[in-house]
Amino acid sequence: MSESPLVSIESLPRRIGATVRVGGWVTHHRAKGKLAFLVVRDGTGTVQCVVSKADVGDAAFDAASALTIESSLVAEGEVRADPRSPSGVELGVKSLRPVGASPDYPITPKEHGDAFLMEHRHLWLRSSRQHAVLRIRHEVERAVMDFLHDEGFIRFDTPILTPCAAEGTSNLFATEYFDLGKAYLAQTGQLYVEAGMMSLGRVYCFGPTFRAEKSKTRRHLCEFWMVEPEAAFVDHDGNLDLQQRMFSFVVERCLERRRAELTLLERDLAALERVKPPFPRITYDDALARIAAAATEEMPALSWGEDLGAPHEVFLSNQFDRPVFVERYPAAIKAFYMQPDPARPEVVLCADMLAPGFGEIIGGSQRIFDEALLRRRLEEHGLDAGNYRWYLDLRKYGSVPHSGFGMGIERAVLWITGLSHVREAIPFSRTLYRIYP
RNA sequence: UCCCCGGUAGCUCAGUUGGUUAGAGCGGCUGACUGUUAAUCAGUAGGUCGAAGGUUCGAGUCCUUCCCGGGGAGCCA
Repeated sequence: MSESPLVSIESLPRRIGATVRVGGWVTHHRAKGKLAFLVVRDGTGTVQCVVSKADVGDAAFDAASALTIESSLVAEGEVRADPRSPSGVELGVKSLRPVGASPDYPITPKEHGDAFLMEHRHLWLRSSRQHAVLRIRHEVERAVMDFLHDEGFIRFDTPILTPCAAEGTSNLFATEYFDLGKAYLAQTGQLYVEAGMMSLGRVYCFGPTFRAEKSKTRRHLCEFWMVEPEAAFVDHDGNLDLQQRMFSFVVERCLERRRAELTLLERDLAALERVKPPFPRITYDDALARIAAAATEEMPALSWGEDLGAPHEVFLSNQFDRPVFVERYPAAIKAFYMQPDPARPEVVLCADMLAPGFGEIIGGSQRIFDEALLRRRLEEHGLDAGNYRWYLDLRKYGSVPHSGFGMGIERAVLWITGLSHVREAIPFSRTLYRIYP
């Protein structure tokens, strides 16, 4: 049985009548007296393998009947068309070789609680829903990189170990760095990507970022993946245009290539099909007015200068049928590096992209051009300019107008798949009270 | 850090006003069955009721403290 190569289950509908070998794991197991049904997954798809005692003999039939959930096997048989099969085919087994046993597999076809499933995340990954989510995550990541590549962006990998806080001193994971004191896990690659932009024009980083926030919500992870493009000679309007085209491209790609997975997850495809530019834009001031008009106890009205909370973002995002930009926030509640609006210096040229029913997926801004203003902002934010010498150099030597943004991969995957929690959008999530497995 | 909810069989849960020997479904195991789709049927094993202390004739149930988990807020992507 070791001579002919294995074929993918995905390819079986094109091989009706052929005798093939497949290898994989048993996902469902139904044995009758002289007939056994084994549903086998190989990563590309699933197929029902039909084992008949008359065809394979007593010993092989008993071995097949004894296979438990998630045991692995190699099966050889004939691909048969069958109208009862979801894929249209099944495998009439001629011989079968168990590979790895699977006694007491803890995850059953019945319901389980979140805590139990997260405790068994390494096994939960094998279930059909997780399988679909991870394939969509892959498609999102690949689509992002394809889009940016086609737009002339160079991938620019930024450091994960950094010497100081990029945006603030709290919320950082610290570690010892030889004799040089503390190092911190990056909570953004943005400042470094600005240096890359000055060299390559259009760059992006794509990697894990770390936030030691004590957040316990369905939107937060302590370790998450973010893509952060940065482009020279792009202003605020150009920045928003890039964002809406990128997100639309990603969603369209998922609809095109992962429709089966989205359907399995019961995602409302019409909501995804509406994701096309241009996205509506409202200002922070507009947002406050809309909130005031609909204020409730859970979503209190805000006075100018207060930041939007999660309930406000959900409310605003639900006012539109596609993602919406909320732009021009007060400078005081935003990061130090954001460019003031020349027409109104108390607000900055930034925007958050809120996805319907969810909230922020992208945050971005035009960056400060002028070295003196940047230095002043560092002081106002209580940051030590000495730690930012290299960042100030970027303005000292050939500063250009530039903009960038960060998109959270898990949040994008969550919204596209319709999941309820970001921890399912990454293979192994890192949350406040769980680091196992 | 704050607020809310939960912890009973491997899993998901029920357990009345405090009352005798703690229950169900699923899963496991044994057996039957040649077309099953979460197969069905019969039988069977399986419990430190999160922990400690307290009240009581009597605690899964009431009280106190602690531990663990879930959701939300703040903060953020």
